[in-house]
Amino acid sequence: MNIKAPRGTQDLLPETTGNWQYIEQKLTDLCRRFNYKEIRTPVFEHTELFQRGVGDSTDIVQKEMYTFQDRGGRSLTLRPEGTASAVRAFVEHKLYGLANQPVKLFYFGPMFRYERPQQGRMRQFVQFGIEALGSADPAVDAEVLALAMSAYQELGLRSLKLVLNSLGDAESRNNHREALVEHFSPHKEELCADCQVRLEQNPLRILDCKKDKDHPAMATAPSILTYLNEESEQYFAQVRNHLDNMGIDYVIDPNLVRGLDYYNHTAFEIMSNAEGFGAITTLSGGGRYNGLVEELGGPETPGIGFAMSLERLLMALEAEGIELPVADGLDCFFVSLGDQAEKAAVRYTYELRKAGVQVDKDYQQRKFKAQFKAADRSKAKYVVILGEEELQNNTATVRNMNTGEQEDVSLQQLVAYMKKELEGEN
RNA sequence: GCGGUCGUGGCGAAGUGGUUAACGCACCGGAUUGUGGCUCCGGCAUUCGUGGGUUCGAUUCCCACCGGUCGCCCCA
Repeated sequence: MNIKAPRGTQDLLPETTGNWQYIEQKLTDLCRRFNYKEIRTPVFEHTELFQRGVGDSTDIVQKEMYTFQDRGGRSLTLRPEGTASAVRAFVEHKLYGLANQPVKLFYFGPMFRYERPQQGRMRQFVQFGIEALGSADPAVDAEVLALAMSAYQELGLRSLKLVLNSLGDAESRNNHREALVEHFSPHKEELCADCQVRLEQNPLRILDCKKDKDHPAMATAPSILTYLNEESEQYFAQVRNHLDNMGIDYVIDPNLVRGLDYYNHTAFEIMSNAEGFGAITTLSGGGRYNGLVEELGGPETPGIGFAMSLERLLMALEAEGIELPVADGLDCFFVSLGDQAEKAAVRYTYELRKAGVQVDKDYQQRKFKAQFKAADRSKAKYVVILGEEELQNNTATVRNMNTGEQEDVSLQQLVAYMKKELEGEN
């Protein structure tokens, strides 16, 4: 009956948390340069937020939500994505009233979707995302895309593909939708069960159906790009212009649809081309959602954002053989012999730690030799030896584990000595 | 939700219807009584995923369940 982590969740053990911290720190710095500020929202929200924000016809709402009732009978849901919460907070706290627009936000945090786990898909996973609310400037679209690509590139990834599409504004979408219904209705019986439902609810999503992708009607299906009205087309052209101008490569895929209902105009995904990446290749996705703030009770406010999975980012790094520069060795390890020396070791371990040195010692009552093995295992740069002789002379023997050189140092000067030595190392 | 595959010590991995469950790595101890990376010796599984069944007897056969993993759908 030993208890394990729930299905689709994972423990991140000390050997990997260093990588996570490194990535979070790099992404935070990226946001600082792009002037996005962190927002932290609850991990659960009223269920209604996602039903309205993400969309009732989406897979997320229809079959993937972790919904429960609390003791007060409220229906709550563990957040399946971050945008709805960010927009809810934007409206609730009236951030649309701030002088500085657009409001540019970023977030990190666990998201929850009830799915069958597989490579790159967990029930609890961590997303990093950004939202820019309050501007309909195509340059903001380009900025979001630039930040997204930079996030991967600055960590060293090379096998990236930015896939871009425009879903157009409401008018374009409606016209396209009608064309799609007209196009697919004669073939309704030939389509898969899911697509027959999609034909009613969200015909756009038929376009990215994998089952029906070889159906002859697919090839001749009306493309959204030919249904963009003047304004939408211009908007899309300007976004592309900015990207070209910034030197950001992309490919246009008119069938890129995205699973969430709130998108319009710019929609995109970033995929990995790396070998051995597995079946799932999407690293992140996002797009513009100009109606969402209004939908959630705020004033008419344009918005755009994207989110990436940190798990998939880690997978991509591994697939490309990129090692993050995370230090895991100690500065210093104490080896002592005898009770008195042990006592001194406890004290000077603390003195060094207070002085900012990364230090550890043996707590297993190991023999002298075994303490050295432990020091070696912990990748200590220096070993401080405290034994009978040293104690009598009020000194310690400091051994450089790389060179093997040793030096007698008075205990009074130990902290200063170690700091100086380590300065030379770093 | 559907399908493939797997489930033996901290890790990797053999194995058999019958009271000793190989081996390797790691770890601990010793040879070396104050110095790591080498060598040698020794130690290290009282639920062989869980529950039930077949059997005189099951880790080994059967069933169910749980879980890992990969894939489908869809996504991050």
